[in-house]
Amino acid sequence: MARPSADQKTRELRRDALLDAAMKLWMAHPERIVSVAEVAQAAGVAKGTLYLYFTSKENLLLAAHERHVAGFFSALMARASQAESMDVDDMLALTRAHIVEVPPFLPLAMLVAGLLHNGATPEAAAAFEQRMAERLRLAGEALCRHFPLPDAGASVRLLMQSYGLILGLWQLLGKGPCACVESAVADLLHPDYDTELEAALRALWQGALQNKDEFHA
Amino acid sequence: MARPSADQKTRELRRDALLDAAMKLWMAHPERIVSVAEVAQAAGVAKGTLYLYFTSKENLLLAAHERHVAGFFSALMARASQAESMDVDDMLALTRAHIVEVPPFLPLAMLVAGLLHNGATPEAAAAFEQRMAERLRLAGEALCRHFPLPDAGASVRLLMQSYGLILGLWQLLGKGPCACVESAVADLLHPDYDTELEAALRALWQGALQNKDEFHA
Amino acid sequence: MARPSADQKTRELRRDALLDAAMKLWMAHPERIVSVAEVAQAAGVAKGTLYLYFTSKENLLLAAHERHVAGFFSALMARASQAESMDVDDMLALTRAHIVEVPPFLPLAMLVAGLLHNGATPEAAAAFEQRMAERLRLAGEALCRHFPLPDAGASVRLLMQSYGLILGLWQLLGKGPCACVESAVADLLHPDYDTELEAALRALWQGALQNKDEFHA
Amino acid sequence: MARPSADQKTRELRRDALLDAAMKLWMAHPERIVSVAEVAQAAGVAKGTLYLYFTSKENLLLAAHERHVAGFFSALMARASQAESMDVDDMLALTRAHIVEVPPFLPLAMLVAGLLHNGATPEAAAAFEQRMAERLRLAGEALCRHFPLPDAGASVRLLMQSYGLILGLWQLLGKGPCACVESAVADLLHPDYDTELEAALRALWQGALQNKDEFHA
DNA sequence: AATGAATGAGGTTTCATTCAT
DNA sequence: CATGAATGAAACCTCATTCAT
Repeated sequence: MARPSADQKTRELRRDALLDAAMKLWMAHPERIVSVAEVAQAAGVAKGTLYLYFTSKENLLLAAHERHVAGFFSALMARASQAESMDVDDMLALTRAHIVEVPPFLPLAMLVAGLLHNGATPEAAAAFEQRMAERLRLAGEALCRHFPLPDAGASVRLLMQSYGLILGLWQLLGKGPCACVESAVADLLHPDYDTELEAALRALWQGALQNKDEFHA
Repeated sequence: MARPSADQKTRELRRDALLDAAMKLWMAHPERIVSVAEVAQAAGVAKGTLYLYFTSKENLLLAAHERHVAGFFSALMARASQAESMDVDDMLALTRAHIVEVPPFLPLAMLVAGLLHNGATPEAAAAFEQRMAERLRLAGEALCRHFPLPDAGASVRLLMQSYGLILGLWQLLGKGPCACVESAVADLLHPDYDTELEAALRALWQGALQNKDEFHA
Repeated sequence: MARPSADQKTRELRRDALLDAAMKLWMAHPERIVSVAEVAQAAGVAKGTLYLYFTSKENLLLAAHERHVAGFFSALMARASQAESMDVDDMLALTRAHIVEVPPFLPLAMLVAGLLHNGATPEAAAAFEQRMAERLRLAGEALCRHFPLPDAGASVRLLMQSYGLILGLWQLLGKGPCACVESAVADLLHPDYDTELEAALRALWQGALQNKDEFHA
Repeated sequence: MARPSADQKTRELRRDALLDAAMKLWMAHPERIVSVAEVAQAAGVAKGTLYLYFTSKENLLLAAHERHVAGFFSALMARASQAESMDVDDMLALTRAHIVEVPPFLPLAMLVAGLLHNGATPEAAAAFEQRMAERLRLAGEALCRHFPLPDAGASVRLLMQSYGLILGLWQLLGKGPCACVESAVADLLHPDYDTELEAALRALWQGALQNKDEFHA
């Protein structure tokens, strides 16, 4: 009976090892959707074992994605709970450190959005969304205390719009110098994702902070 | 060879029929990725025939996506070429009519982004991006004449940010009343995609038009 | 009514063009079995046209093979009809010039043997074998007059055994320096097809000519 | 991992069952190239299981062919290792028992030669040829001790020529009474494969044994 | 006679998941 | 708990052949 914590820990470790392996493989071959065989092998366990930790491949990917999201929110809450006041640059720094610079974050976010609502068990999906909503709510409340926004709802909305921009621009500009906006347009805009995203987020937040009245409408 | 327009027209029609069938099936079962067999059957042609029109399943999906995009840009250009001046509401209306209210548009856009860069022929992908860049450039120039933006580059950037928002918010709020933002947060924000997107886009455009100087920085 | 010969000639030319194209492609990609589409295109006709000349792909290949065989026998008969007497070296020279040095001859012979007895129409196959038998018979009679063999049957038998050797050794040693007989055995025998075949044929014929009495038993 | 011989044995059995099934089907329908689906079903396993044992259909066929070859060589070595001296009749008997009378041997040998060098993995093909060379070498050495041949190389060469004859004549005369050598030639030679082959092999070996000096040249 | 778009059966291979050990 | 061999449903794509023009 003293063991449960040990076992519990082992379980946790192995779960993480599986998620790590999945992310590593995903990055090694962004073009393919990782296969459970590869993930299990890379994590050093048997294929069947994976199913003791995740009920399906999709749920595994969902869990990996949630770990990313949790990392961002946890950093956000940590920063917000400090006394020192926050500004837009702080938000940008957090975004950069915990989203943009976590390579598998955005590709995986796309995959989860695009393909997940099929294979993921409805319960797993619902639980995930439940937790996301709670995170958003808490973050909204925390940010309220740092930014002159009308209410927590405005914070939440701003967070969502930010995330939308982060995701949407990544789809357009992600993966490098982007042949996507070639030649003719190349000199019309910042051609790389990081720069463009920063400009967009800054505009979004400044707009929201300036026009707080209309914004709520 | 000299066969005039009849054959050309037939070809075009059948190509469209295939794309239509693919979209119809995609909507009927958003959870699955359509199979070529289904598409062909739904279009009333043999499986092999599909491969006379599209070199791979992925290229078929890419073509379907491009048709959507082309529809939006074509409407945008049509409107922009009218003498009557445009405002933000016009942009919102165009977005609604040619993106938000075309059901398969956004899910397909996600799929194309998330899964396509593997199976699509590199040439097809490059050609697609080439055409996208050209469309963006033309649209940027056209919008310049209607909105007080510093230059065509600002237009292009605004379009991209808008598209980013459209896409990113759809991932968060898409598909209905959204269990995603349940209970606790539900009353903190507009819970449906359309409303939230409209608010966000309006804020983005107003911000851009007001702060045109900083925006360019 | 003066045209039939013209038409006949055109037909013949096109038929040959198809066979030529098939052989050319076969040599260009010995690994693949040529497809009718490629053959037709290479011959500059439409796919359907090919079927006006050959009732099936297999019959096309059979015809190509027969052309090779006919080439050899025709050279053999030409030489045999000369007054000048023949010896084993003459046979070797003929073999070299009209079989070994006609690149597609032996690979095609293998294919025809291995795969043809399915797709080729029974009638075509039977007709082919009929003509082969006749060629053999004539050749046997002709060789009788040059070599001191007991009878035409011995000639025919010797021809068949020779052909067997040519074919069988090609399967073992064909296509170059042959990794097949590597290292350890490499120095035990002539490692290339040409040399080995010549030695074997020479031994076979000399044996047959020396032991003509036993040979017939 | 430590699982002793039970699993190993099971694996071996199943592998053999698959090869057996393939040969059985091949004989049942010599006209078609067996499909993996059929083979798997006939062996009583799932299609996917087959791919746990053979990496491709071609490698399966190659393995089946190698089993035949191994059978012949193993019998040859067994006989050669006996004290009792061997003569040509012994060789003929071995050939008959382990090649000619193993129905799928020769057709499969043709197929392997004709079609295999495409689909078979290069590594599998190379390994096969490596093993073949080793078998030839050992057999050559063994035969040296029974037949008055100049050296092991002469043995190897004689084996290859024999195999060439076996294969080549089979292509000409195989599959029954042979419509191939009809009517006119029918009475000129032994019309069936077995007889003709025996005569040819006997002549080949007798020639080699008599003319050992020239033969090596 | 010539065409080539359409056909569609058929083939190989992958891979998420299960379950006996 | 862990294993990994077995499963078997799909999926994609090819290509010999036909036939309306």
